[in-house]
Amino acid sequence: MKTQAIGELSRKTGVHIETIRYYEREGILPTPMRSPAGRRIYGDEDVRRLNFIHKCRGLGCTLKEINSLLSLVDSGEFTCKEVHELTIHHAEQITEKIVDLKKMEGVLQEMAAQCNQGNVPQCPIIDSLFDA
Amino acid sequence: MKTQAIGELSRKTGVHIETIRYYEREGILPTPMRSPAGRRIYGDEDVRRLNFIHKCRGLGCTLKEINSLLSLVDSGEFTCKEVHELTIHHAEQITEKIVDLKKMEGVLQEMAAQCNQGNVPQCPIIDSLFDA
DNA sequence: ATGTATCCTGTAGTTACTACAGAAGCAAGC
DNA sequence: GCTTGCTTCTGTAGTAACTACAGGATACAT
Repeated sequence: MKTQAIGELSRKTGVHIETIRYYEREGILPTPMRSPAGRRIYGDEDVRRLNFIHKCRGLGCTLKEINSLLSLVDSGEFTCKEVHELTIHHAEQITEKIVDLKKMEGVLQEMAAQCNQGNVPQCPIIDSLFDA
Repeated sequence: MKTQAIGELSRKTGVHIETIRYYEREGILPTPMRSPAGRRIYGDEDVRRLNFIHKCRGLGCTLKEINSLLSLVDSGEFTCKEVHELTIHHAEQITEKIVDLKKMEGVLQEMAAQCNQGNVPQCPIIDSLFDA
């Protein structure tokens, strides 16, 4: 069970085959070895790396951010402190996004509350959206 | 001050010129009249409509959603109740997004808390991301 | 007449994928 | 040995909502 084709890598990590090939094109996954017939062959290290990428994506990191992080890790020239800073920075960005979304939520709920839900085409929601 | 060129419409609404032309291509803004030299001419109704679009975008609506809403309004065949339902539905989607982001925030903060911030390349954040 | 601000069309780039089309390989059953 | 069906291959185009040019025409002030 040392090597595997792209399908098994996909099943193990939950990342679509086409996404794996896309990551390869983008240079986030290394170009794998090929079988005599030209099929991609992956090892356990690829599983680990792809899991890492998948988790980071799930945490809202962009591929660019993941690439920086992986370059750092690949070079071995990173400190726990640096990673901590990156993590905190990312967490702050997410917090900002939450604040924005909560504002939207509030506005929408307020608009909905002012609506009489009548059966006529007169709606304070529409009116408020058209006003400058 | 009845009509205006695209630049003034842009200034009044805060929507980029190129975005206005994009909205036209997408059929969200009607194709405007043209001056003899072929320049777009807009009226007050366009200002109102673009403001509407801009506000909806600011509330996180997709162009598709906005288009549906505008078609409804254009046809005059909408009721306050329908708009209320759309609004509530959209608000719920935003609430879901907030929940997801809060989860992410929590995970990131937890990871950061476990970090000793040392100057060596041994970091629980990186480790936890590589684990399956 | 000249400068500069505005406008035009058309195309390509962005992000992170997803969805084919058309060809080839691989494994199993008959 | 052949067929069937699954997997994989490359390459291209589509998605959302813009943004950023290139290269040319027009409008207006001096």
